[in-house]
Amino acid sequence: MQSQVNRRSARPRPSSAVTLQQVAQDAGVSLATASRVLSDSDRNVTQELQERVLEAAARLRYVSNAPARALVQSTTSIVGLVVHDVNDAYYSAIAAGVMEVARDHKLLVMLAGTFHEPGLQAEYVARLRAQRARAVILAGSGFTGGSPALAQELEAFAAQGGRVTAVAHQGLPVDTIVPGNREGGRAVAEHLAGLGHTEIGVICGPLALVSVQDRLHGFLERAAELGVVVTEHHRVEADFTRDGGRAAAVRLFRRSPGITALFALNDAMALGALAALRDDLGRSVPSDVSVVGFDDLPVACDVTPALTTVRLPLEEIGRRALLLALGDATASPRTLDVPSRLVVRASTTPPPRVTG
Amino acid sequence: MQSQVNRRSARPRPSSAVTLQQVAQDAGVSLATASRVLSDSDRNVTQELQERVLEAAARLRYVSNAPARALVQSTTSIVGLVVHDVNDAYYSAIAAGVMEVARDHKLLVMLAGTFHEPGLQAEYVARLRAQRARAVILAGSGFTGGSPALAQELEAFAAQGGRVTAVAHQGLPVDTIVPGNREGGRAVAEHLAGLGHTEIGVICGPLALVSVQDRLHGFLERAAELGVVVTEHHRVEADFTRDGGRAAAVRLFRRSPGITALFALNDAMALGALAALRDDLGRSVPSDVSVVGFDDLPVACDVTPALTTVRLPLEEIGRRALLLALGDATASPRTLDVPSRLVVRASTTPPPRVTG
DNA sequence: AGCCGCACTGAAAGCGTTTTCCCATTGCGC
DNA sequence: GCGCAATGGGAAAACGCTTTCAGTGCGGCT
Repeated sequence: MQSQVNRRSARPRPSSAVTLQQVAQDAGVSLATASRVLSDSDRNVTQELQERVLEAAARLRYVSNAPARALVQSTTSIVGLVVHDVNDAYYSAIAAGVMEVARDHKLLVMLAGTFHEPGLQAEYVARLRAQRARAVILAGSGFTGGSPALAQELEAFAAQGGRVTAVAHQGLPVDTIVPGNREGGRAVAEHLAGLGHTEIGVICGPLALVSVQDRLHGFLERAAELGVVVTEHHRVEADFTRDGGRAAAVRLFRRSPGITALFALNDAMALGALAALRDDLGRSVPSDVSVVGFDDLPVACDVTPALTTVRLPLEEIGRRALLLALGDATASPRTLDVPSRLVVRASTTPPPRVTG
Repeated sequence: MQSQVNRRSARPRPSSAVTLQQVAQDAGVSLATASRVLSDSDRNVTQELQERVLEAAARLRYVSNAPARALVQSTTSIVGLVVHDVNDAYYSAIAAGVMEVARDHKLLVMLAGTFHEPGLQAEYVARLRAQRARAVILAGSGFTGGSPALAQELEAFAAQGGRVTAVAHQGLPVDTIVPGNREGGRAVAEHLAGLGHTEIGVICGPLALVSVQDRLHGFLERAAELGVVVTEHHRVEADFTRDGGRAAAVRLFRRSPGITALFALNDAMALGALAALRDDLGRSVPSDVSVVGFDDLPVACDVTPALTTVRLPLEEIGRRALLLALGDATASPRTLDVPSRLVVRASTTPPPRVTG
């Protein structure tokens, strides 16, 4: 009787999970009745049986098998959240908003991090489709030109009834949240030009990102309108991170030492730029150089000087994203604009007078 | 023939998801064969049929129904991650580590946020048990005395084959990661006493948290050994957040203006204290007051002055937590110590000389 | 008193997989 | 050339649940 032994070591264990059958038996009712009591069915069960079932379930610590349930109902209470970098305050904030709505709707959130690998986005959507997730939120900015693989996956996902909300994506046939990136960029241009800056450096994230493009073009557009020209020479591209910002700032100032204001396309880069100006370049902010960021991460008001930046209501974006996905499917695809707002703090002043 | 109409509006849609059956049909093979090709079975299928199946699957954009798969295999590729606050850099960092290992093992991560409600921890474990998650990581510190409800849930979860790793919990019969909270506290005491501080204020998070207790007691213990007594009067409890830290600092200095050093039990609170000292209390750091934090969040080196703090390798903790849960079940429960390390930066100096 | 209809329970079907069991075919050694 | 093991394919069972369908007991009506 040694036939228990099996060639596959990863054999599923006895899996002594309590089943509904056992609860029913314990309560002395049929499987159907137990199910009716424990799943919120619309059928009635007499008070007495109901109590017996509830009691048995509690005693056995029964929780229903979600996969089995999902199988028969062909839907789950799972929503997917796809971000580029889990350890980035931008996504944490969005995630917090998503989690809040998820909690209120008793949904579970599956978090997927692409680690900045573009291809993984489509792969995760496929996996979430396999999970029969109810909705997917693409929080990470899309790539300009879009990704055919991603679009196809989303189509397949939608075809099986899944809902999708994308944040800062382009050309996807899904509900989309459009953060005020362009207007934010414009506001920064206006602010810096208004202060009298004429030689402005811009530290960009990957130009392939939709949000980078929007922020940059909003800025350039408005700057040009106000007579401030920012040549390619004053722009530099780097990773959308603190380190990227730091390196970029060094490069930029080495190339164009006359810059009096710096616009980093997100706060993380601005932080890096601040560090570079302080530690590597020996310039003081704002008296030598003004610095502006984007996002208004919580940290923006903890640095010295406090960072002038563009506030994006990230938690709100997260909330709206999930609510959009949970809302009326027939109205889809919709577009929701979320405005941004310039927050002026201590890191920007008029440019230093040229002495001499 | 109008019987399609149903009283339940939330009727599952036609759900035109592609099934394995359809793939098999399309490929002209049996269900079993299709399954053998697409799930990595140990049975062989001839080259030709294999190709036919693969082709059909690709054409139909088939992805297997994860719930159905989970049902028959009675296991999933889901791991749960339970944190207190998604939008807290401490948890983001741990989450990043977890996600990394999850990606390498092709696991999906379910993120659950308790929003600081102690009861939700047990509830989420129950829901993850219902999902038949393979493992659960309790990243949020436990409560002293433990929670019977949580312990019971974990027991039930373990009974059905689930693995659990807890970070900074006490008395749970599961794999546990013990961050160097106590030694970190000791190191801070040594550092501040070594600098000559004798009147030290401590800003605590909720004393019910295990990590708060550990940090505090390590500190008090070592301080006492070195002849520095920190009375209750110099300690204050508040929310484990920036705002909590700010309010606490104000309260503390109003009460005891002679304090020359401040130990905040995490970086978030230290940031708040820094803000309070600067904006509310008009004291400068470090010349009037030294400040120490705990965790070494990335922001610690971006504030001015850069924050002296205790580094906890949070990503590493996340990685180890998941690896522990994925490792040998028979060795469980194990305990893994993760050391901390004092990082001295600009926010601490010897106390000001008493003039006059 | 007999019948209808109501309210509830229980048996069974079915969800989409994996896996077992059985069968047909092949290749091999004798 | 024949039996036997090995190989690969298909039918069917099983996973745990929800839901339909049939059945049973009961009260109210004529």
